[in-house]
Amino acid sequence: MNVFSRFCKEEFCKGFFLFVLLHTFFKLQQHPYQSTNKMAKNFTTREENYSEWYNELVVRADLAETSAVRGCMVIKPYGYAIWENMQHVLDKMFKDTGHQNAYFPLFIPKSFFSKESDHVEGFAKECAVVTHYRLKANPDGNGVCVDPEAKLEEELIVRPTSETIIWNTYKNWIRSYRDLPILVNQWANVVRWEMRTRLFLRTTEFLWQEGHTAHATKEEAEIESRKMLDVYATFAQEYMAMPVIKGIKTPNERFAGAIETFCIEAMMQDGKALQAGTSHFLGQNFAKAFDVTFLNKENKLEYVWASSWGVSTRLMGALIMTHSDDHGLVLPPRLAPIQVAIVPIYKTEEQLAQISDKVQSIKQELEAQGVRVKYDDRDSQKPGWKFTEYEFKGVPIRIAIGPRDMEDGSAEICRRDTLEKKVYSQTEIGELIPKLLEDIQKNLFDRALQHRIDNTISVDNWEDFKIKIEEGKFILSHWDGTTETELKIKEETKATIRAIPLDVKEEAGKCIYTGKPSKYRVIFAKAY
RNA sequence: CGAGAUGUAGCGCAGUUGGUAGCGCGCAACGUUCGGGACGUUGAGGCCGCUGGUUCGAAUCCAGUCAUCUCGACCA
Repeated sequence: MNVFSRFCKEEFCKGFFLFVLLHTFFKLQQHPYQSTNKMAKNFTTREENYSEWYNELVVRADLAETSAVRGCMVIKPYGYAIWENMQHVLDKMFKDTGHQNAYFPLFIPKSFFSKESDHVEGFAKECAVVTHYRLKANPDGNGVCVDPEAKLEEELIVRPTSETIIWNTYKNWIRSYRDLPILVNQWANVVRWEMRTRLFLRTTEFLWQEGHTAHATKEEAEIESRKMLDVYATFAQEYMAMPVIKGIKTPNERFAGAIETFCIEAMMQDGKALQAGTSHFLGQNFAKAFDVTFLNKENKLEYVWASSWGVSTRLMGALIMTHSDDHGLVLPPRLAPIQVAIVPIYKTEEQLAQISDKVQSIKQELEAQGVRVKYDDRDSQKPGWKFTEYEFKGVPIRIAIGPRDMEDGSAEICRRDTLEKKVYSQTEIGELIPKLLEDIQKNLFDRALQHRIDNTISVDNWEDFKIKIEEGKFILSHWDGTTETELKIKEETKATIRAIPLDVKEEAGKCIYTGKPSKYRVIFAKAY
């Protein structure tokens, strides 16, 4: 036999000691986050295949799944709960800035689209069209078919966005400057027949809010669109813990029908950019297209000034791609449906009863402070299973309480962002948790910001530019200001100008591509 | 819409020259377990994407079609 077994036979005690050491070492090697966690072990494709990792995460964290309907998705209860939290916060922010909610029709007559030429051009290629209003039994007796006799005189378009129908309605609402401003928001679903879809990021149907405002002056409309951009940026940074760059879109990337498009751009973990929200200054384009005029204070007829702004369920995708790791979703506490999950560890009914009793008082203490707590005393799953489950779902804090803790009056607390575990006294939990939640919220933001800083560089050389774009960086470079150059760069590198930052510094330089003079740097990146 | 790949159990996959449908995980029951996705025994679960063709016979061959994924074009 080998040296080891002979050693054990001859010196059993020492051998046994060694065995314990080896066993302990082996246990340590089997760190739960590595090898014993089967799911987590298989879930490490983030580096190799980011999109595969993303899709799997969305499904495994129980957020959503692809539907049998082309390019559509089913948002599952847990995913929807996060969206509801987002909605709730945003809705309050809109109301705090003087807006009201309303609702406009899903169907838009085709003719409305022909009124604003840029707008049609932008959306015509991706519209779902309703042509008939009735089905009938198939002549061959199998199922149903579209009744050809029920053809609509004018086709209806399922809204890809509501500017047209809303401006057609505003026409009837506005006569005088006294009717202005109109500050309306709508929570709705829209349909865009995209060629390629991706859960949350680009689905055929998606949920969003769209604000549509009408103003008496250009300045007021401009201020409104800037103000709402700030609202979005605040929401992204303070609630989603996602740092964003506020900027202006180039004419090429501008919303169809807008004079100026403002955006917030975020960097995902693979270095790609994601447009997380937009706000548009529409000038008088839609007012002119729909003939919306008002009498101003000087009794002169004038076209109305407009803005529109929106964020969608795409924010869910942004949230996922900003924070998640190879153990699953990581949610910022302010948006997490469950902020604290408590898992009991027990063998007997008596132990469970004892633990449950203790947990109830902890839970009440936390809930009194507004913390969203879930006590998971299901007997159908074991503790280890629950740990992994809540990790996958991104629950910010997990508390485990077992017999050992009951003896010591302690509890094990694990934070999701760092996966760090610590034992605390049960009496300090009530005070600790709210602080810890804030700490996690802050840490997530700092971490994401650091990631963006680390992956943002200034480049002045075309060869470097091509290399760095491939590496997935945000690149600050000079640009000669022409759409022509922008398109050529896109063609050669797939990089687009994500934004001209609002806080851009004047700096003389030469265009990265043409060498023509430029006044400031813009942000180039590959985008979703 | 272009190029490529894939559709077989809830999920991941195997299925040989065309001959009665398989594995792993999961699921259910029972027992032992319960401090990081436990183990054993038994069991349930299939219009082999859909339509048509070839054949005595098709998951397998052919044609069409639909869907999904990756890469383009498009886009929040």
